Parts: sequence; C-alpha cells; structure tokens
Amino acid sequence: MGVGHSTVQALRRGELAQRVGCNLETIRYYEGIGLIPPPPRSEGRHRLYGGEHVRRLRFILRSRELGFSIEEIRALLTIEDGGGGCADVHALTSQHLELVRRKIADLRRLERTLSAAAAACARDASPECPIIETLSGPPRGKRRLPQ
Amino acid sequence: MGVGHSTVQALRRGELAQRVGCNLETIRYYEGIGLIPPPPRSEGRHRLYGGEHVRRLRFILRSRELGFSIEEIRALLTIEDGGGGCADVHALTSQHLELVRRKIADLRRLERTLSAAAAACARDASPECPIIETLSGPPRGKRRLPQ
DNA sequence: TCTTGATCCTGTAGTCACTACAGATTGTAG
DNA sequence: CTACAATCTGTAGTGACTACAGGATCAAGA
Repeated sequence: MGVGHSTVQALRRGELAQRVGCNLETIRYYEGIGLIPPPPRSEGRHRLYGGEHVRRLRFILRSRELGFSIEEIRALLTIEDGGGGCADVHALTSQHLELVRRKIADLRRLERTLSAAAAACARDASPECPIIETLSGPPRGKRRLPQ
Repeated sequence: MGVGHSTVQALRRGELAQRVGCNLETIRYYEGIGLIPPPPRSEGRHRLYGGEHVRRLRFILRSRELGFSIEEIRALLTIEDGGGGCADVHALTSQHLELVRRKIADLRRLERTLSAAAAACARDASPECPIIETLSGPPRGKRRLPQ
C-alpha cells in the first residue's frame, strides 16, 4: 500500500501536520471550530491522532483547496457522517460551482478593463495617463469578489 | 455639467457616502489608515468634505473594484500626489494584472475539477460518490487564492 | 426658543480562515 | 538526570471593512 494509506496508530500534532501538509496550528483551529473531533490524549494531554483523523483532515484541506468555505465543508462532512446521499453533495457542489464561475467572469471583466488601460498607456511622464483615467472613472457597481 | 462633477462645498460623511456609493464607515476607515486626508470640521467636530475628497474617494473605490489592494492604492496615490510618472503607474498595473491572470488560471483549474466530478455524479443515494472521491483525493499543493 | 429626531462623534468588537507568539508543561534521547 | 524538542493553553494579529454602543451635534418644525 502507498504511503498515504499506511496504517497509523498514534501521530502527534506535528507529525499529522507534516503528513497532510498543513500548518501545525491549523489542526488545533479545525478542532476548535468543530470540524475535527477532539482526539484522545496521552497522559500528559498531548493529542494522539489515528488514521481516521488523517482521512478527515485530508478531506477538509482538499475541499479548501477547491475553494469551499469552512461552512460548506461542515455541511459536506455532516452529509458524509450521516451517510447522506450523493444528491445533497451534488447540490452543494453545483452551488459552489456557480460561485466559482461568477468569480471567473468578474475577474475576466476586470482583466479586460485593466489590460486595455495598460495597453493605451504611453509609459512616459505625461500627465494624462489612461490608467489613471480608468481608475478615476465611475464605479461599475458590480463589486463582488471580496478578495 | 453632469451630476458627478457638480461643485460641492460641504458634504457631511453620510452625504459623501451616498454620493460615491460606499458604506458610511468605510470613509472613516480610509481616513484612519491614511488614504484620505483628515477633512476640515464644523464647530461641533463634524467632518466637512469638498470636491477633492469626492474625487479621491472615487479613485480609491474604483481601484478596489478593480482588485487593487489598499497598499497598492496607497502607492498609486503617492505617485499621483507627487506628480509621478505614468511609467510607475504602468508598472504597478501590470504587476497587478499578473496577479489577476494567475487567479483566473487557478479558478479555471478548480472549475474543471469540480465540474468533472459533478458531471460524473449519479445524484442518487449510492455510497460511492465521485465528488466525495475528488474531495478525498490528494492535495494538488497549488493553494493560492486566499479567498 | 425649544424640542425632536436624524445624523454624526469616538472607540471598540466582529467577520473569515487561519497564523504566530508567549510562557508553561511534557516527551524523549543521550 | 539533563537537555532540548515538541506540545500545551490562551490570545493577538492579518486585510478590508462593517456594526454597534453611548454620547454629542445639527436642522427643521412648533
């Protein structure tokens, strides 16, 4: 079996972080907000993780990579935990896809505006700059994209 | 002259916010971080804005709409205030364009992955869901896009 | 002139998804 | 037994705002 699926019995926090490739503190953060169940502890209260924790954390990290918010991931995990159906997962995903597509459209509009302005700019010391003109222009009002 | 260029002598904060279409508190925030100079006040310490404030605030808001960060805008304003050249503005803009293009590429990759998974999903109650498979998959490691 | 209600003032806390730090405790290798 | 690494807890910081509390001021009507 591959490294990613090897049996693990008692990883500590740093080892888990290294194995899944996330920051040390992220794990404690996910536990704090209830995405990861509190793991068993050693006698001295050090957290001890097993294979199921590795699996769950990987799921969360990959979902974040794909742009799902923490609350969306919480919903996905709830469906999974409850043995919920594929249909619910599909609904959440297509909702998320819609958002991703809107973001792409926003960014493309933005890219067109900026590249047009940059192309019109003479790059010299003239006082009239088409980029400044563009930035001084009226707001388009479609201010989605909270970065 | 159009409404947007009419002469204004003493707008209060709420009026300025309404005129440029931003939140009331945003103006105070921009003053606090030094993007907008502190305006003159009335006897009772109420802020009084003029035409130059309108112009500057519009510049900031439009730049934000086009995805510039506060620090990038600060740089742009410094260039403008100092009568700096078009070349510097162009440099900042093309740097920003680069970022925008990377974001578009990231989102497109993400969109492809998600829509492929969603298309493969049967949307029934089966335990094996291709979306869940995708979300459980290995991280791709290209985790830009801090949202 | 007085009153009323809208607007404004200040400072602070909340948002999201982490990340970083301080100071104390525990685990482990030599 | 001693070092030193790793972990523990709680808290504060990030960016770009937004919202609120408790008080002061403004403008219009009576």
